[in-house]
Amino acid sequence: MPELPEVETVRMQLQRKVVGKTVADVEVFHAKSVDNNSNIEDQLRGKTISDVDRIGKLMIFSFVDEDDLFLLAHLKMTGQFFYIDKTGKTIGGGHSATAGDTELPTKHTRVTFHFTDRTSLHFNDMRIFGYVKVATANEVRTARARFGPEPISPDFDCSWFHKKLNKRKTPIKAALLDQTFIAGLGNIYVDEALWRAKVRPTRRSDKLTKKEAAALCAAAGDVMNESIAVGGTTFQHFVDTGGANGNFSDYLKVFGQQGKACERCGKIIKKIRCAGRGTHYCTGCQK
DNA sequence: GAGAGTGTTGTAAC
DNA sequence: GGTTACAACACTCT
Repeated sequence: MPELPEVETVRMQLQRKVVGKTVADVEVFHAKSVDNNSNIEDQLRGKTISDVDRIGKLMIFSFVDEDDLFLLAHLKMTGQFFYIDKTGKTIGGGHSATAGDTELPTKHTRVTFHFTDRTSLHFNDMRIFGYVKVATANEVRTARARFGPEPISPDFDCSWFHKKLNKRKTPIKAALLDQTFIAGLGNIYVDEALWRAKVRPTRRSDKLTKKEAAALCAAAGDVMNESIAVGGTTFQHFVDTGGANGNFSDYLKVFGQQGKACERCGKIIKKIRCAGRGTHYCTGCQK
């Protein structure tokens, strides 16, 4: 479920909580979640976390005095981190309600990191698409190279963006979801950014005007920055399966709003399938 | 209770 | 090479 704003929120929380902690032990409940690495315990035991970085939706842990040892973490659709301090209090890597009321590890806990100060970090992942895996410096370089620039980066270049779009014949939605082109947008925020920019998801990328590209560029950055500011809204939707309450529904203008009236023009929001994904747009003001 | 749908992405196939 | 379709998996909703 997480997109860049959620991953960034989690990263900031982890940065505060686990940097400086030394790994005492690693418990693996599901081998696939560590990429079938059978000795992740031995590789990480005694290592002290020095930083938590991020590229796109991929988190990168580095360790003190280790140039060639990293831990990559990808949440994919359902991954979550939960940090437990000495008192057993849960500090959610997203939302405390999921595990806060339950003893960790839960049945969805795939990996637990125990630190020497008796705190711990749990990696939960219902669908087992996500992973935490040990990587070399070279693997980290390769991983970083796969990502395009992020719309929230201060030096994101809108004219470069427009030029690149001109070479693509896919629906604009597919282009925006391509992490090697621009990093960080997922299905929800793509729909939201397109609504803000008044561009239909199905429009061919190379048919966008310079003005539309600029609007989209700004919309993508805004939508993500605003979401980071409120701590990653989509987490709430996932946790609160009731769905329609909380600030989540207030925030989203089109995603999941099919059948409702567009807040900008009053026309009906439609849901279609585009780029293989559920796609929402306003039939009135998105051209 | 069966079947479709789900916010990701690497890979295989066209 | 550019694009699309699908698989990986477990759960919820219809």
